[in-house]
Amino acid sequence: MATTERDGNKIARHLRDAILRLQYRPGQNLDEAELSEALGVSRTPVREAIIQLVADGLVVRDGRKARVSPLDLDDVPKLYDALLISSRMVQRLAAKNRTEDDLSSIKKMLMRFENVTEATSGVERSEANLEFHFAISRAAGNKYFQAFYNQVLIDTIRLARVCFSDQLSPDADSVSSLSAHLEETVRQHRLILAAIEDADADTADELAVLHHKLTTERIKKVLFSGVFDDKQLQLGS
Amino acid sequence: MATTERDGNKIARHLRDAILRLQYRPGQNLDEAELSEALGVSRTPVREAIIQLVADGLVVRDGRKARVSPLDLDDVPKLYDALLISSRMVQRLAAKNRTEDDLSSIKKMLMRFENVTEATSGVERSEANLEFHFAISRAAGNKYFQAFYNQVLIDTIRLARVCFSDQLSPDADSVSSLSAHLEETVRQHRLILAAIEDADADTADELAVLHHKLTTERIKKVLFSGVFDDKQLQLGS
DNA sequence: AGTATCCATATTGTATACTATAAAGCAAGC
DNA sequence: GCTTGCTTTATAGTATACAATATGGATACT
Repeated sequence: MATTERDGNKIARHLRDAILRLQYRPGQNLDEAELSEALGVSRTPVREAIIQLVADGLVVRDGRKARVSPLDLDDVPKLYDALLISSRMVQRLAAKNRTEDDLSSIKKMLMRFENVTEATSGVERSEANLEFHFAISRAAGNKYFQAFYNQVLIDTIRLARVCFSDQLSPDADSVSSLSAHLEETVRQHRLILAAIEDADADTADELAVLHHKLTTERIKKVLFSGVFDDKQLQLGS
Repeated sequence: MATTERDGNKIARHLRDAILRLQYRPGQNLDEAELSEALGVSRTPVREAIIQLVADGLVVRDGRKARVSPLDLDDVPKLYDALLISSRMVQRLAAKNRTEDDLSSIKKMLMRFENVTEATSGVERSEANLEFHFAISRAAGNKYFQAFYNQVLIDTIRLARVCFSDQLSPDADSVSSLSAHLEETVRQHRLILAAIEDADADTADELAVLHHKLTTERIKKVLFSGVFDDKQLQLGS
Protein backbone atom coordinates (compact mmCIF):
# COMPACT_ATOMS: atom_id res chain seq x y z
CA MET A 1 0.00 0.00 0.00
CA ALA A 2 3.06 2.18 -0.47
CA THR A 3 2.42 4.13 2.74
CA THR A 4 2.58 7.55 1.09
CA GLU A 5 5.14 9.76 2.74
CA ARG A 6 4.59 13.30 3.81
CA ASP A 7 6.40 16.00 1.92
CA GLY A 8 7.73 17.36 5.18
CA ASN A 9 9.82 14.25 5.72
CA LYS A 10 11.13 14.25 2.19
CA ILE A 11 12.12 17.89 2.49
CA ALA A 12 13.75 17.21 5.84
CA ARG A 13 15.82 14.41 4.33
CA HIS A 14 16.77 16.55 1.40
CA LEU A 15 17.85 19.41 3.64
CA ARG A 16 19.69 17.06 5.99
CA ASP A 17 21.68 15.63 3.09
CA ALA A 18 22.36 19.06 1.68
CA ILE A 19 23.55 20.32 5.04
CA LEU A 20 25.77 17.29 5.58
CA ARG A 21 27.23 17.80 2.12
CA LEU A 22 27.87 21.44 2.95
CA GLN A 23 25.70 22.46 0.01
CA TYR A 24 24.10 24.61 2.67
CA ARG A 25 27.07 26.04 4.55
CA PRO A 26 27.13 26.29 8.35
CA GLY A 27 25.64 29.61 9.36
CA GLN A 28 23.70 30.02 6.14
CA ASN A 29 20.23 31.50 6.44
CA LEU A 30 17.31 29.30 5.43
CA ASP A 31 14.60 31.31 3.69
CA GLU A 32 11.27 29.53 3.79
CA ALA A 33 9.80 31.11 0.70
CA GLU A 34 12.98 30.51 -1.27
CA LEU A 35 13.17 26.86 -0.21
CA SER A 36 9.50 26.20 -0.88
CA GLU A 37 9.88 27.57 -4.39
CA ALA A 38 13.10 25.67 -5.02
CA LEU A 39 11.56 22.40 -3.83
CA GLY A 40 8.18 22.88 -5.46
CA VAL A 41 6.04 22.73 -2.34
CA SER A 42 4.33 25.28 -0.17
CA ARG A 43 5.86 26.83 2.91
CA THR A 44 4.05 24.48 5.29
CA PRO A 45 6.08 21.32 4.68
CA VAL A 46 9.26 23.39 4.50
CA ARG A 47 8.52 24.82 7.93
CA GLU A 48 7.83 21.36 9.30
CA ALA A 49 11.11 20.10 7.88
CA ILE A 50 12.99 22.98 9.47
CA ILE A 51 11.42 22.20 12.84
CA GLN A 52 12.66 18.61 12.54
CA LEU A 53 16.15 19.78 11.67
CA VAL A 54 16.19 22.15 14.62
CA ALA A 55 15.37 19.19 16.83
CA ASP A 56 18.14 17.23 15.11
CA GLY A 57 20.55 20.02 15.90
CA LEU A 58 21.44 20.65 12.27
CA VAL A 59 19.57 23.93 12.15
CA VAL A 60 19.51 26.60 14.80
CA ARG A 61 17.05 29.38 15.48
CA ASP A 62 18.44 32.87 15.46
CA GLY A 63 15.54 35.04 16.52
CA ARG A 64 12.79 34.00 14.12
CA LYS A 65 15.25 33.10 11.41
CA ALA A 66 16.59 29.60 10.85
CA ARG A 67 20.27 29.06 10.09
CA VAL A 68 22.37 26.01 9.44
CA SER A 69 24.16 25.14 12.70
CA PRO A 70 27.52 26.87 12.77
CA LEU A 71 29.89 24.10 14.02
CA ASP A 72 31.36 26.04 16.91
CA LEU A 73 35.06 25.33 17.18
CA ASP A 74 34.80 25.44 20.98
CA ASP A 75 32.66 22.31 20.74
CA VAL A 76 35.23 20.27 18.85
CA PRO A 77 37.02 18.78 21.87
CA LYS A 78 33.60 18.03 23.38
CA LEU A 79 32.57 16.32 20.18
CA TYR A 80 35.60 14.05 20.28
CA ASP A 81 35.06 13.27 23.94
CA ALA A 82 31.54 12.23 23.04
CA LEU A 83 32.73 10.30 19.99
CA LEU A 84 35.17 8.30 22.06
CA ILE A 85 32.70 7.32 24.75
CA SER A 86 29.72 6.74 22.48
CA SER A 87 31.62 4.64 19.96
CA ARG A 88 33.12 2.50 22.72
CA MET A 89 29.73 1.91 24.31
CA VAL A 90 27.96 1.27 21.03
CA GLN A 91 30.56 -1.17 19.71
CA ARG A 92 30.56 -2.96 23.05
CA LEU A 93 26.79 -3.26 22.96
CA ALA A 94 26.79 -4.25 19.31
CA ALA A 95 29.15 -7.13 20.12
CA LYS A 96 26.71 -8.32 22.75
CA ASN A 97 23.40 -7.75 21.06
CA ARG A 98 23.93 -8.01 17.29
CA THR A 99 21.55 -10.27 15.41
CA GLU A 100 22.34 -12.04 12.16
CA ASP A 101 20.44 -9.32 10.33
CA ASP A 102 22.61 -6.71 11.98
CA LEU A 103 25.75 -8.54 10.92
CA SER A 104 24.74 -8.77 7.30
CA SER A 105 23.76 -5.11 7.34
CA ILE A 106 27.15 -4.13 8.76
CA LYS A 107 28.91 -6.33 6.20
CA LYS A 108 26.98 -4.74 3.39
CA MET A 109 27.98 -1.25 4.51
CA LEU A 110 31.59 -2.34 4.99
CA MET A 111 31.74 -3.60 1.43
CA ARG A 112 30.06 -0.50 0.13
CA PHE A 113 32.69 1.62 1.84
CA GLU A 114 35.53 -0.48 0.44
CA ASN A 115 34.05 -0.20 -3.03
CA VAL A 116 33.93 3.59 -2.99
CA THR A 117 37.33 3.87 -1.36
CA GLU A 118 39.44 4.15 -4.48
CA ALA A 119 37.64 6.07 -7.07
CA THR A 120 34.94 8.33 -5.81
CA SER A 121 34.68 11.66 -4.12
CA GLY A 122 35.22 12.45 -0.48
CA VAL A 123 31.53 13.03 0.05
CA GLU A 124 30.54 9.57 -1.14
CA ARG A 125 33.31 8.03 0.91
CA SER A 126 32.30 9.70 4.14
CA GLU A 127 28.67 8.89 3.42
CA ALA A 128 29.50 5.21 3.12
CA ASN A 129 31.65 5.45 6.22
CA LEU A 130 28.74 7.01 8.08
CA GLU A 131 26.42 4.22 6.98
CA PHE A 132 28.86 1.61 8.25
CA HIS A 133 28.87 3.14 11.71
CA PHE A 134 25.10 3.69 11.63
CA ALA A 135 24.70 -0.03 11.00
CA ILE A 136 26.78 -0.79 14.08
CA SER A 137 24.72 1.73 16.00
CA ARG A 138 21.54 -0.11 15.11
CA ALA A 139 23.14 -3.41 16.07
CA ALA A 140 23.69 -2.08 19.59
CA GLY A 141 19.97 -2.46 20.09
CA ASN A 142 19.64 0.42 22.53
CA LYS A 143 17.81 3.46 21.25
CA TYR A 144 19.38 5.82 23.82
CA PHE A 145 22.96 4.95 22.92
CA GLN A 146 21.98 4.83 19.28
CA ALA A 147 20.58 8.36 19.32
CA PHE A 148 23.63 9.60 21.21
CA TYR A 149 26.08 7.98 18.81
CA ASN A 150 24.21 8.98 15.67
CA GLN A 151 24.16 12.58 16.74
CA VAL A 152 27.89 12.50 17.40
CA LEU A 153 28.61 10.76 14.10
CA ILE A 154 26.71 13.36 12.15
CA ASP A 155 28.66 16.22 13.65
CA THR A 156 31.91 14.32 13.23
CA ILE A 157 31.24 13.95 9.54
CA ARG A 158 30.21 17.55 9.17
CA LEU A 159 33.34 18.72 10.91
CA ALA A 160 35.58 16.48 8.84
CA ARG A 161 34.05 17.76 5.66
CA VAL A 162 34.53 21.35 6.70
CA CYS A 163 38.16 20.65 7.57
CA PHE A 164 38.97 18.88 4.33
CA SER A 165 36.69 20.75 1.97
CA ASP A 166 39.60 22.97 0.95
CA GLN A 167 41.48 20.04 -0.53
CA LEU A 168 39.65 20.10 -3.83
CA SER A 169 42.87 19.75 -5.79
CA PRO A 170 45.13 18.07 -3.28
CA ASP A 171 48.87 17.81 -3.74
CA ALA A 172 50.70 14.51 -4.17
CA ASP A 173 51.70 14.43 -0.53
CA SER A 174 48.17 14.63 0.87
CA VAL A 175 46.98 12.12 -1.73
CA SER A 176 49.40 9.49 -0.50
CA SER A 177 48.59 10.38 3.11
CA LEU A 178 44.92 9.97 2.31
CA SER A 179 45.45 6.61 0.71
CA ALA A 180 47.37 5.38 3.77
CA HIS A 181 44.59 6.70 5.96
CA LEU A 182 41.91 4.93 3.95
CA GLU A 183 43.87 1.70 4.01
CA GLU A 184 44.10 1.81 7.79
CA THR A 185 40.42 2.74 8.04
CA VAL A 186 39.44 -0.28 5.98
CA ARG A 187 41.69 -2.50 8.10
CA GLN A 188 40.09 -1.26 11.32
CA HIS A 189 36.58 -1.59 9.94
CA ARG A 190 37.26 -5.25 9.21
CA LEU A 191 38.59 -5.82 12.71
CA ILE A 192 35.57 -4.10 14.22
CA LEU A 193 33.21 -6.27 12.21
CA ALA A 194 35.14 -9.37 13.25
CA ALA A 195 34.98 -8.44 16.93
CA ILE A 196 31.26 -7.80 16.72
CA GLU A 197 30.74 -11.04 14.84
CA ASP A 198 32.73 -12.89 17.52
CA ALA A 199 30.67 -11.21 20.24
CA ASP A 200 33.98 -9.97 21.65
CA ALA A 201 32.90 -6.82 23.47
CA ASP A 202 36.28 -6.01 24.96
CA THR A 203 38.02 -6.08 21.59
CA ALA A 204 35.22 -4.08 20.00
CA ASP A 205 35.71 -1.51 22.73
CA GLU A 206 39.48 -1.36 22.23
CA LEU A 207 39.02 -1.02 18.50
CA ALA A 208 36.73 1.94 19.08
CA VAL A 209 39.57 3.63 20.93
CA LEU A 210 41.91 2.96 18.03
CA HIS A 211 39.39 4.16 15.48
CA HIS A 212 38.83 7.30 17.50
CA LYS A 213 42.56 7.89 17.56
CA LEU A 214 42.75 7.43 13.80
CA THR A 215 39.96 9.92 13.30
CA THR A 216 41.31 12.56 15.65
CA GLU A 217 44.94 12.27 14.61
CA ARG A 218 43.95 13.09 11.08
CA ILE A 219 42.25 16.28 12.21
CA LYS A 220 44.49 17.16 15.13
CA LYS A 221 46.78 19.26 12.97
CA VAL A 222 43.89 21.59 12.29
CA LEU A 223 42.29 21.57 15.72
CA PHE A 224 42.98 21.00 19.36
CA SER A 225 42.54 18.01 21.64
CA GLY A 226 39.76 16.80 23.95
CA VAL A 227 39.39 16.53 27.69
CA PHE A 228 39.78 12.76 27.96
CA ASP A 229 42.94 10.87 27.27
CA ASP A 230 43.77 7.19 27.17
CA LYS A 231 44.54 7.02 30.89
CA GLN A 232 41.28 8.54 31.96
CA LEU A 233 39.37 6.08 29.82
CA GLN A 234 39.32 3.66 32.70
CA LEU A 235 36.44 5.83 33.89
CA GLY A 236 37.58 6.17 37.43
CA SER A 237 38.20 2.52 38.19
CA MET B 1 12.08 43.34 24.47
CA ALA B 2 10.29 40.22 25.61
CA THR B 3 11.24 38.21 22.51
CA THR B 4 7.72 37.04 21.76
CA GLU B 5 7.51 33.29 21.63
CA ARG B 6 5.83 31.21 18.98
CA ASP B 7 2.66 29.41 19.91
CA GLY B 8 4.18 26.19 18.61
CA ASN B 9 6.80 26.20 21.35
CA LYS B 10 4.26 26.99 24.04
CA ILE B 11 2.07 24.15 22.86
CA ALA B 12 5.06 21.83 22.72
CA ARG B 13 5.96 22.67 26.31
CA HIS B 14 2.40 22.21 27.40
CA LEU B 15 2.15 18.82 25.73
CA ARG B 16 5.56 17.77 27.02
CA ASP B 17 4.52 18.56 30.58
CA ALA B 18 1.18 16.86 30.14
CA ILE B 19 2.82 13.74 28.74
CA LEU B 20 5.40 13.65 31.53
CA ARG B 21 2.60 14.01 34.07
CA LEU B 22 0.74 11.17 32.39
CA GLN B 23 -2.20 13.48 31.76
CA TYR B 24 -1.82 12.12 28.27
CA ARG B 25 -1.28 8.42 28.79
CA PRO B 26 1.32 6.44 26.88
CA GLY B 27 -0.28 5.14 23.70
CA GLN B 28 -2.99 7.76 23.69
CA ASN B 29 -3.96 9.17 20.32
CA LEU B 30 -3.32 12.88 19.74
CA ASP B 31 -6.10 14.44 17.69
CA GLU B 32 -4.96 17.66 16.06
CA ALA B 33 -8.38 19.27 15.81
CA GLU B 34 -9.22 18.37 19.37
CA LEU B 35 -5.96 19.75 20.71
CA SER B 36 -6.18 22.93 18.68
CA GLU B 37 -9.65 23.60 20.06
CA ALA B 38 -8.63 22.75 23.62
CA LEU B 39 -5.61 25.05 23.45
CA GLY B 40 -7.29 27.85 21.56
CA VAL B 41 -5.03 27.92 18.52
CA SER B 42 -5.28 26.63 15.00
CA ARG B 43 -4.01 23.25 13.87
CA THR B 44 -0.78 24.68 12.47
CA PRO B 45 1.05 25.34 15.75
CA VAL B 46 -0.34 22.11 17.17
CA ARG B 47 1.16 20.18 14.27
CA GLU B 48 4.48 21.93 14.74
CA ALA B 49 4.46 21.06 18.42
CA ILE B 50 3.75 17.43 17.62
CA ILE B 51 6.68 17.34 15.20
CA GLN B 52 8.96 18.62 17.96
CA LEU B 53 7.69 16.00 20.37
CA VAL B 54 8.24 13.25 17.81
CA ALA B 55 11.84 14.41 17.55
CA ASP B 56 12.04 14.39 21.35
CA GLY B 57 10.81 10.82 21.37
CA LEU B 58 7.77 11.61 23.49
CA VAL B 59 5.37 11.13 20.60
CA VAL B 60 5.46 8.44 17.98
CA ARG B 61 3.95 8.28 14.52
CA ASP B 62 1.62 5.39 13.83
CA GLY B 63 0.78 5.76 10.17
CA ARG B 64 -0.41 9.32 9.90
CA LYS B 65 -1.66 9.39 13.44
CA ALA B 66 0.38 10.64 16.38
CA ARG B 67 0.36 8.79 19.68
CA VAL B 68 2.08 9.34 22.98
CA SER B 69 5.14 7.06 23.08
CA PRO B 70 4.17 3.76 24.66
CA LEU B 71 7.06 3.07 27.09
CA ASP B 72 7.91 -0.37 25.82
CA LEU B 73 8.78 -2.65 28.71
CA ASP B 74 11.45 -4.33 26.59
CA ASP B 75 13.30 -1.03 26.64
CA VAL B 76 13.44 -0.76 30.41
CA PRO B 77 16.73 -2.60 30.93
CA LYS B 78 18.18 -0.57 28.05
CA LEU B 79 16.98 2.60 29.69
CA TYR B 80 18.75 1.73 32.92
CA ASP B 81 21.93 0.79 31.09
CA ALA B 82 21.81 4.21 29.47
CA LEU B 83 20.98 5.91 32.77
CA LEU B 84 23.98 4.36 34.47
CA ILE B 85 26.47 5.32 31.80
CA SER B 86 25.07 8.75 31.03
CA SER B 87 24.78 9.81 34.66
CA ARG B 88 28.33 8.66 35.38
CA MET B 89 29.73 10.54 32.42
CA VAL B 90 27.69 13.68 33.08
CA GLN B 91 28.53 13.88 36.77
CA ARG B 92 32.17 13.26 35.96
CA LEU B 93 32.15 16.06 33.40
CA ALA B 94 30.17 18.34 35.71
CA ALA B 95 32.82 17.93 38.40
CA LYS B 96 35.44 18.99 35.86
CA ASN B 97 33.67 21.75 34.04
CA ARG B 98 31.15 23.33 36.40
CA THR B 99 31.22 27.11 36.69
CA GLU B 100 30.09 29.09 39.71
CA ASP B 101 26.81 29.75 37.95
CA ASP B 102 26.32 26.03 37.45
CA LEU B 103 26.96 25.40 41.13
CA SER B 104 24.42 27.94 42.29
CA SER B 105 21.90 26.57 39.84
CA ILE B 106 22.42 23.05 41.14
CA LYS B 107 22.18 24.26 44.73
CA LYS B 108 18.94 26.05 43.97
CA MET B 109 17.43 22.90 42.49
CA LEU B 110 18.69 20.81 45.36
CA MET B 111 16.95 23.09 47.84
CA ARG B 112 13.81 23.13 45.80
CA PHE B 113 13.72 19.36 45.84
CA GLU B 114 14.29 19.24 49.58
CA ASN B 115 11.51 21.74 50.13
CA VAL B 116 8.93 19.74 48.21
CA THR B 117 10.08 16.46 49.74
CA GLU B 118 7.73 16.33 52.68
CA ALA B 119 4.45 17.78 51.73
CA THR B 120 3.71 17.77 48.07
CA SER B 121 2.62 15.29 45.48
CA GLY B 122 4.75 12.74 43.68
CA VAL B 123 4.55 14.71 40.46
CA GLU B 124 6.00 17.86 41.97
CA ARG B 125 8.67 15.84 43.70
CA SER B 126 9.85 14.07 40.58
CA GLU B 127 9.71 17.34 38.68
CA ALA B 128 12.05 18.96 41.19
CA ASN B 129 14.24 15.87 41.10
CA LEU B 130 14.39 16.12 37.32
CA GLU B 131 15.38 19.77 37.50
CA PHE B 132 18.21 18.95 39.88
CA HIS B 133 19.67 16.45 37.45
CA PHE B 134 19.06 18.76 34.48
CA ALA B 135 21.13 21.38 36.29
CA ILE B 136 23.99 18.91 36.63
CA SER B 137 23.56 18.02 32.99
CA ARG B 138 24.02 21.65 32.00
CA ALA B 139 27.06 21.91 34.24
CA ALA B 140 28.74 19.12 32.30
CA GLY B 141 29.19 21.64 29.51
CA ASN B 142 28.98 19.10 26.68
CA LYS B 143 25.87 19.27 24.54
CA TYR B 144 26.19 15.70 23.32
CA PHE B 145 26.31 14.15 26.76
CA GLN B 146 23.71 16.61 27.91
CA ALA B 147 21.23 15.61 25.21
CA PHE B 148 21.91 11.94 25.88
CA TYR B 149 21.40 12.28 29.63
CA ASN B 150 18.33 14.51 29.35
CA GLN B 151 16.64 12.04 27.07
CA VAL B 152 17.36 9.24 29.49
CA LEU B 153 16.20 11.27 32.48
CA ILE B 154 12.91 12.07 30.82
CA ASP B 155 12.12 8.44 30.14
CA THR B 156 13.28 7.46 33.61
CA ILE B 157 10.80 9.87 35.15
CA ARG B 158 8.02 8.74 32.84
CA LEU B 159 8.64 5.14 33.71
CA ALA B 160 8.78 5.83 37.43
CA ARG B 161 5.52 7.68 37.27
CA VAL B 162 3.83 4.89 35.42
CA CYS B 163 5.12 2.37 37.95
CA PHE B 164 4.02 4.34 41.00
CA SER B 165 0.92 6.00 39.61
CA ASP B 166 -1.23 3.29 41.15
CA GLN B 167 -0.20 4.32 44.64
CA LEU B 168 -2.70 7.13 44.93
CA SER B 169 -3.74 6.09 48.39
CA PRO B 170 -0.66 4.23 49.61
CA ASP B 171 -0.67 2.05 52.67
CA ALA B 172 1.37 2.83 55.80
CA ASP B 173 4.12 0.45 54.75
CA SER B 174 4.85 2.05 51.40
CA VAL B 175 4.63 5.49 52.99
CA SER B 176 7.45 4.69 55.40
CA SER B 177 9.41 3.03 52.59
CA LEU B 178 8.94 6.15 50.51
CA SER B 179 10.11 8.40 53.28
CA ALA B 180 13.26 6.32 53.76
CA HIS B 181 13.82 6.46 50.01
CA LEU B 182 13.44 10.23 49.93
CA GLU B 183 15.78 10.64 52.86
CA GLU B 184 18.45 8.62 51.09
CA THR B 185 17.83 10.51 47.86
CA VAL B 186 18.36 13.82 49.61
CA ARG B 187 21.53 12.50 51.23
CA GLN B 188 22.94 11.37 47.90
CA HIS B 189 22.00 14.63 46.19
CA ARG B 190 24.01 16.53 48.79
CA LEU B 191 27.00 14.27 48.30
CA ILE B 192 26.78 14.68 44.53
CA LEU B 193 26.70 18.45 44.85
CA ALA B 194 29.67 18.32 47.21
CA ALA B 195 31.69 16.17 44.82
CA ILE B 196 30.92 18.47 41.91
CA GLU B 197 31.76 21.51 44.00
CA ASP B 198 35.07 19.89 45.02
CA ALA B 199 35.79 19.09 41.36
CA ASP B 200 36.14 15.47 42.48
CA ALA B 201 35.26 13.60 39.30
CA ASP B 202 35.94 10.11 40.64
CA THR B 203 33.62 10.57 43.61
CA ALA B 204 30.95 12.15 41.40
CA ASP B 205 31.22 9.08 39.19
CA GLU B 206 30.92 6.66 42.11
CA LEU B 207 27.95 8.57 43.46
CA ALA B 208 26.24 8.23 40.09
CA VAL B 209 26.56 4.47 40.43
CA LEU B 210 25.02 4.61 43.90
CA HIS B 211 22.23 6.89 42.76
CA HIS B 212 21.51 4.57 39.85
CA LYS B 213 21.33 1.67 42.27
CA LEU B 214 18.92 3.58 44.49
CA THR B 215 16.71 4.35 41.51
CA THR B 216 16.69 0.88 40.07
CA GLU B 217 16.30 -0.98 43.37
CA ARG B 218 13.12 0.92 44.02
CA ILE B 219 11.67 -0.21 40.69
CA LYS B 220 13.32 -3.60 40.47
CA LYS B 221 10.41 -5.30 42.20
CA VAL B 222 8.17 -4.26 39.34
CA LEU B 223 10.58 -4.80 36.48
CA PHE B 224 13.67 -6.69 35.47
CA SER B 225 17.35 -5.77 35.43
CA GLY B 226 19.73 -4.33 32.83
CA VAL B 227 22.66 -5.69 30.87
CA PHE B 228 25.42 -3.97 32.84
CA ASP B 229 26.30 -4.74 36.41
CA ASP B 230 28.81 -3.24 38.84
CA LYS B 231 31.65 -5.51 37.70
CA GLN B 232 31.27 -4.64 34.04
CA LEU B 233 31.35 -0.97 34.86
CA GLN B 234 35.12 -0.99 34.56
CA LEU B 235 34.37 -0.78 30.85
CA GLY B 236 36.77 -3.42 29.73
CA SER B 237 39.82 -2.25 31.62
C1' DA C 1 -23.56 -16.36 7.18
C1' DG C 2 -19.23 -14.74 5.84
C1' DT C 3 -16.51 -11.94 3.02
C1' DA C 4 -15.26 -8.55 -0.11
C1' DT C 5 -15.93 -4.22 -2.26
C1' DC C 6 -17.37 0.26 -2.42
C1' DC C 7 -18.85 4.43 -0.50
C1' DA C 8 -19.15 7.80 3.33
C1' DT C 9 -16.77 10.12 6.74
C1' DA C 10 -13.33 11.52 9.73
C1' DT C 11 -8.72 13.11 10.01
C1' DT C 12 -4.35 14.13 8.35
C1' DG C 13 -1.48 16.73 4.80
C1' DT C 14 -0.84 20.91 1.87
C1' DA C 15 -1.60 25.42 0.00
C1' DT C 16 -2.70 30.02 0.56
C1' DA C 17 -4.37 34.11 2.58
C1' DC C 18 -3.80 36.97 6.32
C1' DT C 19 -1.39 38.92 10.54
C1' DA C 20 2.32 40.20 13.48
C1' DT C 21 6.89 41.44 14.04
C1' DA C 22 11.53 42.43 13.46
C1' DA C 23 14.95 44.66 10.63
C1' DA C 24 16.31 48.28 7.47
C1' DG C 25 16.04 52.77 5.71
C1' DC C 26 14.90 57.41 5.92
C1' DA C 27 13.99 61.66 8.11
C1' DA C 28 14.20 64.97 11.55
C1' DG C 29 16.21 66.78 15.58
C1' DC C 30 20.10 67.31 18.52
C1' DG D 1 27.27 64.24 11.38
C1' DC D 2 25.46 61.16 14.43
C1' DT D 3 21.68 59.40 16.81
C1' DT D 4 16.92 58.42 17.52
C1' DG D 5 12.50 57.36 16.26
C1' DC D 6 9.11 56.51 12.76
C1' DT D 7 7.74 54.25 8.52
C1' DT D 8 8.21 50.87 5.32
C1' DT D 9 9.08 46.32 3.86
C1' DA D 10 10.42 41.76 4.01
C1' DT D 11 9.73 37.50 6.37
C1' DA D 12 8.16 34.56 9.93
C1' DG D 13 3.84 32.97 12.36
C1' DT D 14 -1.05 31.61 12.28
C1' DA D 15 -5.55 30.56 10.53
C1' DT D 16 -8.33 28.52 7.29
C1' DA D 17 -9.72 26.47 3.13
C1' DC D 18 -8.95 22.65 0.35
C1' DA D 19 -7.14 17.96 -1.07
C1' DA D 20 -5.84 13.34 -0.26
C1' DT D 21 -6.13 9.21 2.16
C1' DA D 22 -7.15 5.91 5.48
C1' DT D 23 -10.81 3.76 8.09
C1' DG D 24 -15.23 1.91 9.23
C1' DG D 25 -19.54 0.48 7.92
C1' DA D 26 -23.07 -1.04 4.90
C1' DT D 27 -24.55 -3.69 1.19
C1' DA D 28 -24.41 -7.13 -2.06
C1' DC D 29 -22.77 -11.34 -3.71
C1' DT D 30 -21.01 -16.00 -3.01
